[in-house]
Amino acid sequence: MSHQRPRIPEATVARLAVYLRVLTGLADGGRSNVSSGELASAAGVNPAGLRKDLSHLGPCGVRGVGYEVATLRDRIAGVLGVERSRACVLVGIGNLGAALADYAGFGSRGFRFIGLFDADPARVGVAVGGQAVRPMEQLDEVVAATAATIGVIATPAEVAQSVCDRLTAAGVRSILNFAPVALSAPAGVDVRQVDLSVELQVLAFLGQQRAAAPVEVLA
Amino acid sequence: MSHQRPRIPEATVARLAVYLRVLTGLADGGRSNVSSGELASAAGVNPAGLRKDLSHLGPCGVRGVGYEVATLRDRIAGVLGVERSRACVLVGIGNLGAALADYAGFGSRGFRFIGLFDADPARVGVAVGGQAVRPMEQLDEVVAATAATIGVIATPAEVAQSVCDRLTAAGVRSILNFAPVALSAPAGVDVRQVDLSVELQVLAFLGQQRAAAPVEVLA
DNA sequence: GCGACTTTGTTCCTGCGTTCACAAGCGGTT
DNA sequence: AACCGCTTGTGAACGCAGGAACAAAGTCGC
Ligand SMILES: NC(=O)c1ccc[n+]([C@@H]2O[C@H](COP(=O)([O-])OP(=O)(O)OC[C@H]3O[C@@H](n4cnc5c(N)ncnc54)[C@H](O)[C@@H]3O)[C@@H](O)[C@H]2O)c1
Ligand SMILES: NC(=O)c1ccc[n+]([C@@H]2O[C@H](COP(=O)([O-])OP(=O)(O)OC[C@H]3O[C@@H](n4cnc5c(N)ncnc54)[C@H](O)[C@@H]3O)[C@@H](O)[C@H]2O)c1
Repeated sequence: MSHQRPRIPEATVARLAVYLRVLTGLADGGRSNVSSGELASAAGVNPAGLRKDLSHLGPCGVRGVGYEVATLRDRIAGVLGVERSRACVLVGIGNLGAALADYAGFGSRGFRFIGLFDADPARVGVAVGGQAVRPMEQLDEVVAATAATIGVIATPAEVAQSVCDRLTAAGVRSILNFAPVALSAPAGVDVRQVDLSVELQVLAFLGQQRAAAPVEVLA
Repeated sequence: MSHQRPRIPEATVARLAVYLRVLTGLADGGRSNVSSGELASAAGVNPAGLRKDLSHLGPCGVRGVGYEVATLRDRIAGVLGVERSRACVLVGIGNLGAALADYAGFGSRGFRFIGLFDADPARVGVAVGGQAVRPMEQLDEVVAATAATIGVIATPAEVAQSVCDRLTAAGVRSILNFAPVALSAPAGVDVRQVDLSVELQVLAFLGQQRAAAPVEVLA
């Protein structure tokens, strides 16, 4: 029944997640319709780009009217696979890891942390975000028992690669890495990197560039 | 004297920050030379792309030999403006904000948090990462006194836009936003969004897509 | 019932980023 | 001193994302 394998671009997928969040908020607010312009404004993107993104899902709006909020929300949720909750494991319950474990926003988007792991015996057993931190020895069995496919790494950079190896060996297929190192994982495993220092440095560079070129347009 | 306005692409700037981190590590390890292949491998990018990125800085390698670690590091640091430390303010010292304030990795890359702000009286005065949390009323004077140009928002989404308005009014020109909302800022102010839920959802989608298409290549 | 307006979906195009591939240049070697 | 291998730097082709403009289509008003 593979009548279509649309191959949605990754940049579009990221924006779909944003649209989904906006639509959920609109639905909670009682709205039933939105136009592409309004939705694009709320999502911070161009209206034409938004319509192009939505065109990957097939026609889901009504010309002259706009989009039905609940319908579009469910359609995007279906494509993104949000209807089913995803089991995740989090390794490294330090400052950042504890904040992530305690964050309610993931659960409301279908992500459950079903295991928090740390190598420090002083942290094991401590309750964070409603569950106890587990020792690393339990990683394999928890991943196997819960079929967790997403792993989050919030350990120091020096050990991130070894943690990545353990996660992939345990069966994790997707990894979100906060440690400032490039991880190498076997084929078939997706790794996404979040590097906050890089974000700050890009901002600093743009600001410095802006300051160095005060001459803008002179009509 | 505008003989060149190199206009380095933003994607390249982000990678330059990664190269800088790798080079710093190599220099600390005593290495004096690297080839583009080795550096690209450590940074997780394509060697040809790395050389193209570096070409924006002018010739800085030796053919047949490679790049001198210290020289290249200083060159990139100069372009990125890392030699001068950047003053930043952080608003919203909750779970995530406290982790950011306590993170040593920013300081070593030239970013100093010179003000931590929160609206909750219970949090004001508490020491986080070596300094006391300030009330929001002090925002304008601290920004003015320290000429901070970068603001980080780690507040709930509902108030992020108002915090953004206050920051820009105080003189902040660059904003890093962790709240899951699209911010609108006046022209001349750069806003970068970090949305961790979106990262997880992209990972989940890729994983689901991979699972739905197990047929890969059959040579 | 018909026309006009509104908004979607699509198409074209421009620009950017990425990749491959090759020539130029330097060091080491004989 | 000349040759050879190695690595950089750059030029060209490719694919992709983003933006503007246009046609299709449905609704509202008369
Ligand atoms: N805190 C931030 O705001 C921030 C910002 C950007 C990047 N990061 C990165 O995120 C990562 C975590 O930062 P943090 O501030 O939470 O550090 P942290 O030191 O507070 O926490 C690290 C945790 O990892 C645990 N750990 C160490 N080795 C381990 C191992 N082999 N297996 C499992 N757990 C192990 C430690 O016990 C500790 O609890 C670091 O790589 C850091 O560079 C953090
Ligand atoms: N914690 C995470 O791991 C995580 C992950 C993804 C996104 N986020 C986002 O980051 C933001 C912060 O998350 P958190 O977990 O730290 O929340 P939190 O509730 O722990 O902290 C929010 C802080 O902001 C302060 N605050 C509230 N209103 C304010 C205002 N008007 N001015 C100044 N400060 C104000 C609160 O007093 C509190 O200290 C949220 O928008 C959240 O969606 C957090």
